[in-house]
Amino acid sequence: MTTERRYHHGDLRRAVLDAAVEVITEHGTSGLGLRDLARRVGVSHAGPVHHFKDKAGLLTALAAEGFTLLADALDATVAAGGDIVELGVSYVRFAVEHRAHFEVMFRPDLYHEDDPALVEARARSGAALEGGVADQTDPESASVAAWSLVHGFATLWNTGALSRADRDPEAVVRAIARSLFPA
Amino acid sequence: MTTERRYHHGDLRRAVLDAAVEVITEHGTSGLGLRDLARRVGVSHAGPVHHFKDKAGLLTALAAEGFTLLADALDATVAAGGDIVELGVSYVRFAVEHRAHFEVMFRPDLYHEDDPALVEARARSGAALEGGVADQTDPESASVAAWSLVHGFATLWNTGALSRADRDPEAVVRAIARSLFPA
DNA sequence: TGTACATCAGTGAACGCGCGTTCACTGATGTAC
DNA sequence: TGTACATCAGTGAACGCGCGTTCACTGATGTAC
Repeated sequence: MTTERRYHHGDLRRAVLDAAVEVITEHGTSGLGLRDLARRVGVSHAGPVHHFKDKAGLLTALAAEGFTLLADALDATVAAGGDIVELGVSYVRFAVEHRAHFEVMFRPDLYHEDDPALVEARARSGAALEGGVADQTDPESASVAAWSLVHGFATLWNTGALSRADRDPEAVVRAIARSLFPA
Repeated sequence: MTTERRYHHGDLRRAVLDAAVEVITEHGTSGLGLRDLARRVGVSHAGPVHHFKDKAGLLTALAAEGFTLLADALDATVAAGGDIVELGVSYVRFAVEHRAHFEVMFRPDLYHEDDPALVEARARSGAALEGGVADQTDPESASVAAWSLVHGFATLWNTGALSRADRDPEAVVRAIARSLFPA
């Protein structure tokens, strides 16, 4: 565990993002601070600023990364022939596995909503969702219904509102979605 | 607009809660502070402490109030003979009309989760939800399904993720819920 | 292979701020007799 | 009806803290010739 501190960090940007994910996963977004992250990463407190401009900039980057990861996951599910139910399962899996990203993505008060990279990434996820429900009879309202269902499930699960009682979230949501969207 | 400042405020507790709702509705929970609320209410900065003990105490009170209001709304719907769909509509109406309460209720990292008043109020809403789905064939998974659906819809709506395009949220969610839970 | 130079990445000192919390206090209120 | 006293509600000064942001800087890196 050599904490050798070279001048150039190597990949400070990545390291700060990772640290942010860790902090948010453990303590939520409330206590998040640039100085604290710098400390965790072993860099001067002004280091992160160089990469993200400001605190909201960091969260913008995190949200954008989240939307990209989500879009990737959804695209992969669709490409593998997954139907609307599996698309939903994929959404929930993302939310549970990337709790910090997911939380930030839907707290637009925390970041720069008009950042181009963010806007593009968000559009990508939106498109992936739309694409995945295109085969439904009423795609438009099916997408709102499915999105609401899985988003609500994921949120409730992540906040601990649903009793997790020895069950796997993906299995639970799959069963529910299957009953609402019969094949 | 006489800001006469008597020593005894009258109902400082209520005033602080109302101010908190206003701030959260406008700026989210991030910027909320006890001192700022005291300022808004026209009272010394230590005034609110007297009623809520600390910042988390204030948010605990707000969350408890939210759960109580929600339980009242759900109970009323059930009492009026509303089915699972109308129960969901009622949930969404609450979330949209009491955005600030709703937001805090599901951010348990912000308050004292073991506060007795809070625990009781939350249990009341839970019971109201359960009661409203008791007539379903599989009440347990129906409740998770319905809760997820309306919670997700409300959250997405409130964060502005759903295009609100000239439609009334209650009507939208009613249509969706009706198609997933046919009468 | 060596050198000059531009660019990039991180430093550390300094700024000012608003915050939460504690504390001994005093003004106001209500109750008992 | 009046007075004494306990209780409650809000005050204001003080504490120490961590934060975000700005700034001129220097160390490290890479590229051109």
